[in-house]
Amino acid sequence: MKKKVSLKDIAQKVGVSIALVSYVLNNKNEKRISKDVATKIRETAAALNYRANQIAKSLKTNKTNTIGLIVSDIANPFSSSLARIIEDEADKYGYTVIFGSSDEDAEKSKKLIDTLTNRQVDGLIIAPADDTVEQVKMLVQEGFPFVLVDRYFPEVQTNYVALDNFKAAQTATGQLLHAGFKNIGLITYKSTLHNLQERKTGYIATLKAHGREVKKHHIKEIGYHETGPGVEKAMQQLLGGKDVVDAILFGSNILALQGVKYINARGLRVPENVGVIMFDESEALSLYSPPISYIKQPMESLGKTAVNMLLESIARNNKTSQVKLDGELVLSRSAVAVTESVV
Amino acid sequence: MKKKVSLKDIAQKVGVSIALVSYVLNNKNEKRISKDVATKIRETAAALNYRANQIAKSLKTNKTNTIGLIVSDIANPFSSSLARIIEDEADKYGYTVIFGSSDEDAEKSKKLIDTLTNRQVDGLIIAPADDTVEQVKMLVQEGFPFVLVDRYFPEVQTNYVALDNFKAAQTATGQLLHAGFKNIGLITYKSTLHNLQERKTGYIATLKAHGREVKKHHIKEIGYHETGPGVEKAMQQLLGGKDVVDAILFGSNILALQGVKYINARGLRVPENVGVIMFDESEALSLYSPPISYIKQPMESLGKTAVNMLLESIARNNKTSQVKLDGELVLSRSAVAVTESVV
DNA sequence: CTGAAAGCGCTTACAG
DNA sequence: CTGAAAGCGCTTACAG
Repeated sequence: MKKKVSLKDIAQKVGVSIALVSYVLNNKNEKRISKDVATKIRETAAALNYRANQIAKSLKTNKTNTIGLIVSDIANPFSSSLARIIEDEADKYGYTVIFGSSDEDAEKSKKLIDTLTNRQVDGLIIAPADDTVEQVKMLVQEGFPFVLVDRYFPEVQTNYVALDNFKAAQTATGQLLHAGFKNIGLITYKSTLHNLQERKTGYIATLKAHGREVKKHHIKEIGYHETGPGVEKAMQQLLGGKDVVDAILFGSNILALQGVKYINARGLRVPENVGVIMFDESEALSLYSPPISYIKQPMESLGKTAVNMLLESIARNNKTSQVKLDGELVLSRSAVAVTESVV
Repeated sequence: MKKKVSLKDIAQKVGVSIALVSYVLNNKNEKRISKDVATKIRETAAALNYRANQIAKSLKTNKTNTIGLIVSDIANPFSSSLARIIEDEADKYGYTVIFGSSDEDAEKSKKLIDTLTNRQVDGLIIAPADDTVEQVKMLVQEGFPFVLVDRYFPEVQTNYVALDNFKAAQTATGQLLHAGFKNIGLITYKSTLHNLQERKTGYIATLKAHGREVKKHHIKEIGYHETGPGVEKAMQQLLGGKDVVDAILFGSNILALQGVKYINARGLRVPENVGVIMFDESEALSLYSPPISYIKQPMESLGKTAVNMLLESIARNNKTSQVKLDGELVLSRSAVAVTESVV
């Protein structure tokens, strides 16, 4: 590879000190520098195709203008669309982003936090995995700038932006009740993650508020790594047995997709046999008829808020902000009483 | 933020030189160092929770152990699943990845190459956008390590890994002919990108090889940013008019999704009214019946090969490799004569 | 208006 | 076995 041109090269060519070159190329102390030298420096910098070495700059300034992003899996549409928004927002402020996938694994998460901080990212945006509270507490203790996104730990005081999952579950469950469904089941993830818990508590609270009985056997929690067989079994139980369900709230699009596959295979129909609402949009269900109602996450705000919070936190490290955003119920026929007509 | 602990801190605490600390922490010159000091150094490093400053290390060694990845849009499933594979493969060798989305825009691409190289990435993996040949040539000229992925420019000698699009188009078109379709249309992107061109030339070559007439009005090329209306119009023309088509090869999953939407809206059926094969898998079509046949890209190999090529190129900058990988035709009822039965 | 110099946190010949 | 020193490419008080 060709040798890189440095400030020194320019300084020598122009016959001036390195300091001066640095000043003009960074537009500092402008008034104090003669126009002639300034333009000459700029010209030869351009001629030599000078590109500042960010590494050297970073070592000196202790700033890398880099954000570390830890998601569960960048290949997952939720993560990648969030990543894209974060990328664009960060770029506005001259930041680039390094990413890593934790696979919902605490150990990988730890390793990622280590590598990213070793690389001196200025801050971290993290969608924390299960069992990573300790890592987050550590970050707090070190005073390292970071913001949690999508998920957070209520017991530790940090910056975060997340969907108001409780409220969203209330909305979804409420709609199902309003539509006249009598026996609403829940299929969600088995997780200690607070955001997931709130999807459950929101569902339960709403049933109670409407004087409905909350039935344990109508709540199914599926492990991350067994969504296929897990959902199938759950569906069998919810739709088989004696105390059958007439609507299901799915805690995620992935769970819903599995559920719909089962519904198809069994030759059942939505919403005639079973009403459906899910969390998150699903490409995979985009052609399904009827369209499946869902809680739409405010991705744009989620990503932008995360970046802005982080930049504030990097700038002056004094306060923490907690933001809960409202989801939007995108209602379609899947969650409407059969006599009503929507979409 | 707490002050970071440096080699100096450890050296002082142990009462030894910085050099020595550096050596033992990097496991260099092991035999030459007394076990006692070594263990003592390691212990206090652990006690102080020392984390090497990669920036300082990089400045000295001129290596950042960072790969820059430029895709068209990280939110696009093709890009993000590739990104994930690259992430994992890079991680095996201690590399992390910084990404950026070019949006198929040459200017953004240029800007990304600049920022990433300024940040001293050791190499670049690029899915080059239209009209970026000059940028790629520049990189070649500078001797900067990089590999093109998914796309490449036949006229410039670079490392690349890509699907053999010509062959894949041959396979797809051949299957359609074999299944007995008489009038096969093509809907693809309007682009000068060689990989896209090959999807067209492979289609044309196969028709010719089978003695079929190649009809210009059966080849529709759609702009990137008008896939919705573009495909609709194309479908109208292919399925309307007098010289109607009985099968369509779609140059991408996105185009196919639009096409299938049109087919649905018109109340047509696959494959009875129109046979279909598309390039790339589609989540959005996963529930569609019948399943749509597609050319499956070898994502795993694509990503891994890209990383390995890049690392070789970084290690010794002498040769370039070109790899074309075969796609796999995942055949289902959408592209089979109505009398045959598959899936 | 301009330059010499220190220093960011490391690595690595070199000398002892 | 160990240390002093130079240097990676910058920035930035400080002195003139």
